Amino acid sequence: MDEALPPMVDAETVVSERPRDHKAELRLWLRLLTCATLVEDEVRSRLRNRFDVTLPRFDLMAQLHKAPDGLTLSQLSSRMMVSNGNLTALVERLVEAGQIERRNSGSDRRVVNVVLTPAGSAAFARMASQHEDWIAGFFDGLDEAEIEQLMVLLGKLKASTRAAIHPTGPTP
Amino acid sequence: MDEALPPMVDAETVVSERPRDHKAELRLWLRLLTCATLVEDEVRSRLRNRFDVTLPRFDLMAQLHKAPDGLTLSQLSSRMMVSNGNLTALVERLVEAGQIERRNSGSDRRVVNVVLTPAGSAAFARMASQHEDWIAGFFDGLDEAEIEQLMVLLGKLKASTRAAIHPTGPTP
DNA sequence: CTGAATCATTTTAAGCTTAAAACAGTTGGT
DNA sequence: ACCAACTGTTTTAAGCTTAAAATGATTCAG
Repeated sequence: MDEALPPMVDAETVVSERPRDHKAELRLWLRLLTCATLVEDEVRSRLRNRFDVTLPRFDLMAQLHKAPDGLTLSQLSSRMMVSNGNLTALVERLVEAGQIERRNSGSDRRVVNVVLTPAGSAAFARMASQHEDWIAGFFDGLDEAEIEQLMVLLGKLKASTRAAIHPTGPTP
Repeated sequence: MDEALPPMVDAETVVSERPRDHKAELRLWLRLLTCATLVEDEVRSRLRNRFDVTLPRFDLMAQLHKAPDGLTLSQLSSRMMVSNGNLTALVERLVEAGQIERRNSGSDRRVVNVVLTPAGSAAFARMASQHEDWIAGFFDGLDEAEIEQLMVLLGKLKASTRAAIHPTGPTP
């Protein structure tokens, strides 16, 4: 059918005049998701098999490790990008396991602070070192420059996505 | 202790002699995960609010859309990268909703084939078009060249990760 | 000081997810 | 034909996840 079009319009123009499809972006998104899933699933599996710990628990402990003075549940849910209600049970299980400790805030009785116990801190240090090596292994096919390029491009994507999600209305 | 070392060794050398840390890879992984989570959570939320459908259901329908002749449960679980047992309930709910149909394979009585119903196909087409626009919106801050670069770099990462996960032992 | 709005957390209901075990059907070697 | 190994699916138990509603605590304008 397209062969019958007058040859005045070249392929370039046809493309630019279409309502515009976004197949390239879609394929890129699927590839990004594939990479994330591959790595995440393998990390989950290794954490379970070698340390008998789940990925969400590891993530929570990682956040506490980065914040030695502890975090509130709200801070945790925001940094882990999970819902608030999620944390109640997760924290409960880690407390039972002796890895973390709940502390009531002195000033605000609504607030619950959470801190790693010494045992939790030691357990996390052991796991984190392995974890870092695993990640390095997954990225082994990329050289330093490529890692840097990816870092920059994903930085742009992060900003672009945030902008699309939280549109700043025109300030009148 | 290290301060007692003779000053023959400069910082550069010290770095290269360390067991090697992999902070750059780790930070890149966290950034990649952040991007994936940002996009995925927003897509999940829009699918729920605008089409009253969950992301896993959308994903399953997308796979069936790409395979008009239908897929077995094993094919689905492998393409969606989720566990086998996961699909049983997911398929059941979509069948109840009239979006898909189960068909027993003629040749192998173990196999269950799944196909979109006409209603499911129409519903998916409606959603997919919006979905594609949402994704394009998230990538709006990147130009064509950057999208292409990301595609290439993530292709490398995918290959590298697969290699790390399924090591091909030395063939003796 | 009081009540409305806000905030931090918990609860609830539904659904998703996995790993591992169980089941059922098929295949290949003898 | 037989049985062992394998394959495709389902079941089970435990845990994760979300959205939405509920609870309890704080803040602040009036």
